[in-house]
This record gives sequence, structure tokens and C-alpha cells, in this order.
Amino acid sequence: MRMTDMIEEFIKALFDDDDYIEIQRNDLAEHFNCVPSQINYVIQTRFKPSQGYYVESKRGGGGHISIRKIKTTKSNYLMHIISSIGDKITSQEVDIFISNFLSYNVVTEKEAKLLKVATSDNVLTVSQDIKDELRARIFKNMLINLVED
Amino acid sequence: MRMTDMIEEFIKALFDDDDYIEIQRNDLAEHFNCVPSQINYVIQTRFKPSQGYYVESKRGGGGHISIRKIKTTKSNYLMHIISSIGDKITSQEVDIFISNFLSYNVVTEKEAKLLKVATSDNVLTVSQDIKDELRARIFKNMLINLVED
DNA sequence: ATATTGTAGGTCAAAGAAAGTCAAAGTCAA
DNA sequence: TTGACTTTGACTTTCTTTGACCTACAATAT
Repeated sequence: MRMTDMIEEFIKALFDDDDYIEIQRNDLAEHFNCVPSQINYVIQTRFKPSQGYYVESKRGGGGHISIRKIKTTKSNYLMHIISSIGDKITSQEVDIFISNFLSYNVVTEKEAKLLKVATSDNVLTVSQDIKDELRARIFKNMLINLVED
Repeated sequence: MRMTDMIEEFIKALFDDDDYIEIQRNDLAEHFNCVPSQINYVIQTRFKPSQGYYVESKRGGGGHISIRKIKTTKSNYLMHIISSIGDKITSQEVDIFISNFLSYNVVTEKEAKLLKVATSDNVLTVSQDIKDELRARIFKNMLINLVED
């Protein structure tokens, strides 16, 4: 079995139940008896964003590499939601969507606030009968803009 | 965990609810068993103005280092903008604001898109005479939510 | 008043600790 | 036998730690 694959497996096993791990490049290299840059290679080829991972690192004393598993492909999730929304939506329904987005980490806190306020009853000062329609338009269009390329 | 990070955390915890603290460089260094200049390093790298802190110090007997949390300029900037917007605003005016926000880095690309789409003519399907009012309401309320605490 | 001494904090550069890059060399299957 | 994927290592960049030396202020002695 290839070194690369063993390292990949090893790293994936580290996740256990979490979606975030930190590794020490040199330690890992030593553990597998390979050059440190081999670790970079594994990360570059096996833990790309397109494969659902987000990687960060810090150099210097106490440096490390952190890898985060990202939920579903955000985009798919959002697209699905968008198409499930009809011509009208109430403020309460929007709230539920937003809190799901937050718990699945598909939006940031700030983005969530923006979604909420732009669709809130207080802000949408139009007659009751078109309010939910306007809200649906705004909400869906905002979501479309959160879908990543 | 790095010395640097522990010191940073420690200092941040000192703020508790206040926005002003005073520390003794030597005491702190002793507490963490490091050289005093380590404290300077932490302050220089973690408490820069760009990170929202303002630092002053005094040497000699009874000397100390004081750190003040400053309300980010971003917030002030945004607050200023918000209060400058009247009851109505056109789509073009919004565009100008947004491109300024982007160039001053007060919003992310995504946030900019959200602001834009939620206030765009296409999305705001209401009669012409109330459109600019509705837009102003939505825009201002969204901006308020971008102001940081 | 002025000089001296002690107490803080400031600066800067060197050494150390990780991680990143890149290209050459190796492997292996189609 | 070529092209994609791996392995390796020399060199680079970034961040942290440490220590020697410097500057400012305050209290005290002359």
C-alpha cells in the first residue's frame, strides 16, 4: 500500500466523531518515516475543498495544520432549499430556515442577520397581501447569492 | 498550547466586562515564566489597533501597560453612513455605498452581494412610488446588523 | 535644585521551531 | 513508453522565544 494512502487513512481516522482536527506536520512525517513535504502532498491531493475539507495552518513554534470537514456541499443544500420555497413565505418560516442554516454552518452569523432583517415584518412595510410574496422574492434571491461558485 | 496564545487569552480574560485594563509587564512575565519581552511580542501581534485595541504604557516606578478596546472604526463608519441615509434611496446610490464598503473592507464579498440583491429593483416588486422607501428601510436595517458590538 | 539609584517598560536581532514550495527523480499502469 | 501520480530533499517563509542592552520615570540623597 502506498504511503500516501496510509497517511490519508490515518488522518481520516483522526476525525473519529469530530469534524475538526489538528496535526503536527513533522510528527506525522516522523510517524510514517517520510519527509515532511509528503504530508503536504497528501493534504493537497486528498483534503481539497472540493473533497469537503477546509485546511488552515500556522508556522513557527507550536505551529500546526488544522483540517475541518465541511458539511454537505453547501451549494447543493442551498439550491435544494431555494427550489423548495414557493411564491410566498412567512417570517416564521424564514426563521426556521435561518436557524437550520446556522446549525449546518452554511451561513455566518452576520449573513444570518442580514437574511433575517431583510425579510422581517418590520422592515417590509407593504400591505399584508403582498408581504409574503415580496419576502419570498427577497429571500430566494439572497440565497442564490450565497451559493458558492 | 503556545505561550503566546496563553498570554493572549489571559489578557483578554482580564477585560471581563470592561474595555480598559492595566497590566504590569514584569509580573505577567513572571506569572508565565517567560522573558518580559515576550509580553511585548504578544501585545504587538495580538493587540494591534487593526485588531481593535489601543495600547499605552508608562515606564519607571509604578509603570504599567494599559490596553483599551476600541469600538472598531468599521462600526463608526457604518453608523455614520446609516444616519446619513434618508427615507428613500435609489438603487444606484446603494451601489455606490456598497462599492465603497468593499474598498474599505467593511463587508465581505458575500455580504455585499446580499446587500445588493435584497435592495435590487428586480427583487423589490412594489410600485415605483414606494420602492425607494422600502429600499431605504431594508438597506439601513441590514447595515445596522453589520455593525459589530 | 541636582545627582544618583532603583524600577519599570522598550527595542532589536539572533536562534529556534514549524510549515510551505518546487522541481527532480521514481513508479506504475494503460 | 508515456503520462499521471508519488516520493524526496534542498531551500524558503513565517511565527515564536530568548536575551542583551536601552530609555523613561520616580524616589531619595547630596
